Order: sequence, then C-alpha cells, then structure tokens
Amino acid sequence: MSAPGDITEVMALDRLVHEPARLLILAVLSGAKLVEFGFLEQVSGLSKGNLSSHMSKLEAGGLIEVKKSFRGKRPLTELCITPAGRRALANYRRQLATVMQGIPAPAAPTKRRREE
Amino acid sequence: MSAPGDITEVMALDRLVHEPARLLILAVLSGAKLVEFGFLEQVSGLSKGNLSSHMSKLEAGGLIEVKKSFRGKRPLTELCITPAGRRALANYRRQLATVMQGIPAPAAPTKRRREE
DNA sequence: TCAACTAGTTTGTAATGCAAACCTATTTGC
DNA sequence: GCAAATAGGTTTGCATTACAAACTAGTTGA
Repeated sequence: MSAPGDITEVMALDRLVHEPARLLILAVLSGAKLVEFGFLEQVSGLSKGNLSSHMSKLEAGGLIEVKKSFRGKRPLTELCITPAGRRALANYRRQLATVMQGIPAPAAPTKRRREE
Repeated sequence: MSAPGDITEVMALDRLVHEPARLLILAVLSGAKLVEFGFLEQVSGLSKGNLSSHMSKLEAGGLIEVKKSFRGKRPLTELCITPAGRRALANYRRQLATVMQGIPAPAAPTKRRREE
C-alpha cells in the first residue's frame, strides 16, 4: 500500500487525534478507566473552556464517552475512552511510526549543542 | 526535564512543523538539496494554492528558503531546507519519539477485529 | 490572433483553537 | 440570612488557519 516509511502517509493522519490537546486527552484516558474533568484540566494545563470543547469534539467523534453525575452535591464530569477511541489511537500511533521513518534522524548527534 | 515518555510533551510540539502538509514538505526537502515547486505539488497532492501558502509560512518561519528563477522562459520556484529547518525537524522528531512512548501500543494485535 | 497551458499568488470562506465571559449551584464570611 | 467567593463547567467571541477557487502573468500551439 505504501512504501516503508512513506512520508506521504502523513497526509492521512486523523486530524481529530492529531491535535496535541486531544492526543494528550486520549493518551491519558487510555491509561485509566475513568478520568475526571478537573484532573485532566490540571494534567493538560488546558483551560476549562478549551478542554470542554475538545472533549465535545472527541465525544462527537465517538472516541470518548462523557459521564455526568454528582459527587456529593457538585457536578462531576468524567471521561472514558471508547473502543473506537482506542482503535483510533492505536491507528494513529501506527501511522506516526511510519511517518517517523520518513523523517531522517540527524546524521550524527554530535556533541555540539545547537542554540536557536 | 520530562519523565520518559511524558505525554504532556505533546503540548510543546512545534505547530509550524506539526501540520501534516508542512511536515511532508520538510521531510521531502530534508532529503534533497533543492526541490521544485511542481515536484512537491505532485508528491504531496496539495493544490498549488495550498502548497504556496504553506511554503510561505515555512519561509516566514525561516525553516526553508525559496529561490525563484527561470527555466528557459518559464518561472521556476525551488525550495530548500535551511539549517534552522533541519534543526526544527530533528527536534520535532525527537519530541514525537517521546510522545509515542506515551501512547500505549495496543496490548495484543489479536486476529479478531471487533466492531462495536 | 486567440485559445490553452504553465507556474504560481491572492482572495474568500468555513473550520479551528483558544480564553474570556458567563451560568448554576454550593459553600463561606459576617 | 445574605453577599461574596468558589466549584464545575458551557457558551460566546475572536483571531488564526487550511484549503481551494479564482485570478495574474507570461508562453506555446494552431
């Protein structure tokens, strides 16, 4: 289908997953059954608003499920990744591996450290 | 600085490089001294307009250099990656490697394909 | 001459990422 | 008891973006 390390594969990356904020969310979710909104907010450093909107997009895409309930008397939003979400993440990871083969590693990680 | 495979590193990805179209351009450029606009257009599958604007952004960011000349009587635009571009690409690659460690590989790529 | 092609650039637009402002309910200070 | 602060999010507004359609400028073919 594609040559090993075919860099053009990069164009097929799932944009829903490719966005750093959402990739982070998915990665965190993939390591737990259920994650609280507030926890994600802290881990990710995203603002509530930003997190909320990324959450909605992932939910709309079927990659995560959002459960709303109450802890005591306060609202509590929890997220979990769906099977489709896991597949999307695994697939993204695969594509990323392919893409990385298409990006040349620096010839020699020489001792000189570049300043930019 | 960051734990091995720290997934929050994903938030530090260089957006100029992270965009698939531009990553593709950079990857192609990294493997040649000089690449023609038309060649990139075909390899990437990008429209001329899209390619042109990504090219401008990469140039504005100092990651590539654009040389305009003539071949016979027709205009010819050629691109080449700059040292800064190479560094940015190498750095991106490094970060990507870190990020990938934070994305769990599917436990076992079992033979059964599930649908939900 | 004029249509069609080459080689790109500019323009228009829909979608995106982001945070400020907002909303609703609870808790705390006095 | 009630104003202010806090918790837990959502909605709105905005600046940026990716993308292709339309355009520009020159060239070749008939």
